[in-house]
Amino acid sequence: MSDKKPLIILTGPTAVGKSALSVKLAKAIDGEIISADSMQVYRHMDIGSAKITHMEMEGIPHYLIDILEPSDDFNVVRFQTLAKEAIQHIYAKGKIPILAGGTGFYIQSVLYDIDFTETADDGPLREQLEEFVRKEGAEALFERLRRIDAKSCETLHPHNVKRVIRAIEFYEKTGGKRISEHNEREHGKESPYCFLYFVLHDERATLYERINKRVDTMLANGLVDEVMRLKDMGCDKSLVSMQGLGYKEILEYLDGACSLEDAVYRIKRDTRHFAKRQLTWFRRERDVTWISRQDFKTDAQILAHMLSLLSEKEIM
RNA sequence: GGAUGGAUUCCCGAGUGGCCAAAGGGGACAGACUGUAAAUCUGCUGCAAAUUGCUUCGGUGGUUCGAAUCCACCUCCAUCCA
Repeated sequence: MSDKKPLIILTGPTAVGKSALSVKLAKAIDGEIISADSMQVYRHMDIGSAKITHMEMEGIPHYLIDILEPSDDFNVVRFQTLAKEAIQHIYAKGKIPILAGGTGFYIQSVLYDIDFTETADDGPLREQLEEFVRKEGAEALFERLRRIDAKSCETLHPHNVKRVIRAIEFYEKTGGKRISEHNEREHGKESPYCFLYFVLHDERATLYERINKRVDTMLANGLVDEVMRLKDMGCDKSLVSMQGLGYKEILEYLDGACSLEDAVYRIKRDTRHFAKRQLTWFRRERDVTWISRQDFKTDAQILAHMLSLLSEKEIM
């Protein structure tokens, strides 16, 4: 028996059916759920984020859902802090935390307790760098990075401006430390938890079909109205929350930039792309337990399988 | 029945005698990712025994050293005239 505390992760690409399964799992093992989702944290964003409803929670406590206003910023660090608090809270109740959601990066930040504290808040520096890119171009920015952190330049692509900015920012904010070195150090970290990392997946064609259908359902359920309300609240594309799939596209439609048909087409396509990226992420994660939907007839069978793996690992 | 325009690789679409396996875009597929991650970025896309060979640009035949590009006929589509 490990002296590490237990942590269960249940993830997978969007629309595989994580939420329903996570509730079943929580009920089976007396666990509580922490959402690892970058969009469900926001209030007033229910339809487009496919947020679990109060009914669907079936009495299982859920953390990190509906805790922010759409105008609030959210990022990994904030997620990590809140998730860790939630985990402690759940332990204190003598229950098992289940991290459920599709944001791989967020999961990683908690699972391996990645250190983000070295850098302070964003400040005028980021704007300065963004301005520099606008004037001098991405390549010039990349050259600036090369002068202070050549190693980062080996892995970063010059066009990936956000990352290049972050790398420079890191150097400046930490008084000369290189993000490439930081990354290397954090990379091999061992998890402080006794965990099982489930990745639920399905055949690509099936998954894509589910995605397409789910988008249609969102529309039928009033996605356009939801976005209209957000727009009335003053939300615009500059917000982190409005970068969510389904929101940015409908916003464009409401602004008259495209037809509804076109917006819907793009939501579906981009959601499929997103699912693919999630899969790529999970494939790269170590110590992952893949659960293939095709191998089981029902969620109950999947649950039974998960439970047996959990007891094998003495998590419960 | 007549006139004109068109048919290009999964899709859209450029190419009008060699530098064309064929621009560009989309999709598909693959990958990166350590403070915006539902974001951001990259690669790849005819086949193969793969620094070369083979098949491909509606069909068939022809001109030419050489054709997706020129000619003839045919098929289909679009518009117009009857």
